[in-house]
Amino acid sequence: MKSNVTMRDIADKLGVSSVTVSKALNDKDGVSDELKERIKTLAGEMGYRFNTAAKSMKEGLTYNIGVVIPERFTGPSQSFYLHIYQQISRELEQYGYYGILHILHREDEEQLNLPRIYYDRKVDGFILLGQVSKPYIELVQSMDLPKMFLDFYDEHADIDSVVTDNFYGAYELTNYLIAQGHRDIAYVGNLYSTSSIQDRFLGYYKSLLEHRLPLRNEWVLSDRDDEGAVYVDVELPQPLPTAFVCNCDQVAYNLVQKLIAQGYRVPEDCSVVGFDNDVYATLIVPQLTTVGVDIEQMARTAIESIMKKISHPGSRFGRVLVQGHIVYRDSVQRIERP
Amino acid sequence: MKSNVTMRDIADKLGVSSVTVSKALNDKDGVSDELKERIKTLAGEMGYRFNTAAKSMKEGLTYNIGVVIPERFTGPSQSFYLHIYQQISRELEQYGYYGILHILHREDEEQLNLPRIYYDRKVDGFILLGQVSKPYIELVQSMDLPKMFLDFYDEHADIDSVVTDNFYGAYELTNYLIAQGHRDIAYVGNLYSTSSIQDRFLGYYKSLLEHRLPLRNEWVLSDRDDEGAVYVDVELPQPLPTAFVCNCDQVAYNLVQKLIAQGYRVPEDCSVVGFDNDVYATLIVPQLTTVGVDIEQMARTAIESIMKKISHPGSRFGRVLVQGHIVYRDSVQRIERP
DNA sequence: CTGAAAGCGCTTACAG
DNA sequence: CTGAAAGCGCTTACAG
Repeated sequence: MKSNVTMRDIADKLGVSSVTVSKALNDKDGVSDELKERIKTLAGEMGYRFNTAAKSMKEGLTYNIGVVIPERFTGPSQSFYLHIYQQISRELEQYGYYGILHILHREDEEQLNLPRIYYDRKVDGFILLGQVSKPYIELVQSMDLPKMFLDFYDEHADIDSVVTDNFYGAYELTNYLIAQGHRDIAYVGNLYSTSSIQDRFLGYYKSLLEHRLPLRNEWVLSDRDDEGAVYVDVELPQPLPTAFVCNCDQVAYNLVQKLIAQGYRVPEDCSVVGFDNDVYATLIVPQLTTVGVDIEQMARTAIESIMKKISHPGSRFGRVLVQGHIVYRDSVQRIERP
Repeated sequence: MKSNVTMRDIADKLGVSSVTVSKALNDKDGVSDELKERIKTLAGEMGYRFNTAAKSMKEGLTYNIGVVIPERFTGPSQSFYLHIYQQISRELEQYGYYGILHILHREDEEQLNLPRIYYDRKVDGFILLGQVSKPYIELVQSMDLPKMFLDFYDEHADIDSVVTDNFYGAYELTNYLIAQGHRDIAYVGNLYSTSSIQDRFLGYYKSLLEHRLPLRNEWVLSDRDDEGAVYVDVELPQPLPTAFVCNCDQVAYNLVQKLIAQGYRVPEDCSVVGFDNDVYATLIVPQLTTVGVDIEQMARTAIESIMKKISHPGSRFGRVLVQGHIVYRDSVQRIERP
């Protein structure tokens, strides 16, 4: 296949102008159907490939969306955001867009360097996937490009976001535990690291409130540092509660292993639930009861929104919640009330 | 920040020409140091951002590399290739390039549709990450763009590739098992699905040959269909061998679960080794002895090669092998020879 | 050291 | 229905 065929080449062969070729290839009015067909056929035969760069320059659009993921969410054992990115790529296809992944390095986040894709005008908009520091959020706001937060939000930043309904998911999950007879329920997660962990905690707390169960400080267990990165070893409280609501499957996974290592049986001695329904939920015995995050819907909503922002600057969507659903597995045991 | 600042705007403010601005911003000769500084400073103040699209059109380069991954390697539980893609993105940074992910849908592979990024001239080269069908390989060859195969190869296709040294890795791993006293060693993998599985098998076989151990057909166990997609249940041979060489960690993981479910202890009754050192290797008790694939080195080599192909069309690299390394964990037991 | 001219490949008015 | 002209923002010779 020849690669350097232009509209002009096609036009010359047919003795028409390149304007006509452009119209024909873009299915615009102003060309007879017959000529249109001839042009399209010849374009195919000559191996014509559209030059997006030329269109880009003319229109000022790149047809790319930048997907920025902070480095700390991309370790070898973390694939959740990569899967979301993959789903974003798929969604973008329908719009003729492409997703460019940018891993935000720790240093760049600390030193407040915007992604290179911004300075290179490589993208028409940004999706920030995963919580970043407050100063970085402010920096991001200074970019005059459509942008969305995905899977986190910030109360103070006036940026549209798409998040799982963390609050409601954790609320329902805790309700379920209570319905199974549990009264002594701990929460595992650092309340000061991400909005997700905080909101899941509040959902848990709401459920306790509604059932008039006390919130016990010694049953709120931190699992990581404030940056949300390093997982710390969770200290088991004594006496043990009968159930743990973990802020994510990975932490639930670690907790179950720890419980088992200390001689407890799950769920017989102690029930554990997670959140996310990711790979960790099924790679352990017992498999975890958890909240399934609707990755497809999140990607779809984020892309729909950012596309509207590109075509209609100034569109606002606020904070959009995407419902998850409880996945019932084997890590919860019904207990009889004394 | 204003987004529509051009070189011309900067030039006008300074009373110079846009050529001079271009030279200054690109650090080319032909501008006095003093003027260069003034231009750079003003560019910063005015929030100038480079317009890659214009450069692209002028040079005919997109500064993008397409990374094509067949859909069947991207399921929710498969993150290996996504991590490689991520590493590719990082490597590309140094070259001022970006990686565009394209998931190759099943239908497009079957109906022999080239990725949209090709027709849109979105990329200067392709990395095909993960084995595709023979007809698709031929189709890919018809594209007149630099391309590399990553993590697989095809004997008949004359395309450069970067692969883990599967042969040598499996050979060493099998040697290790034999050194631990094992003589009855099975291999798990469909020999007709991918080049990796085949080569790993041959490494296993070479080790057997060298130690004058017979290759027993009933100990070569298929784990998937010929397309490499669907994992089938592995049938355990009776009597059980003392060790299994699995073609990847995921299959080893499944096998260990099956063995345990049937009442065997691993590694006491039976040793199991995997390949890849991915998330499956450590998410099970016992953790798996396996071959660690050097993702960084693979990405680095692939990117170096494709960059050379772009700057020097016609460069050839052949099949480049990247060495892995055995990771010793707890799934192998030394057995005493009778 | 500095700049006028031409061109990369397309699309958008506008004129016929 | 068809096309000549202008322009998107840059870079590459080339001339001064």
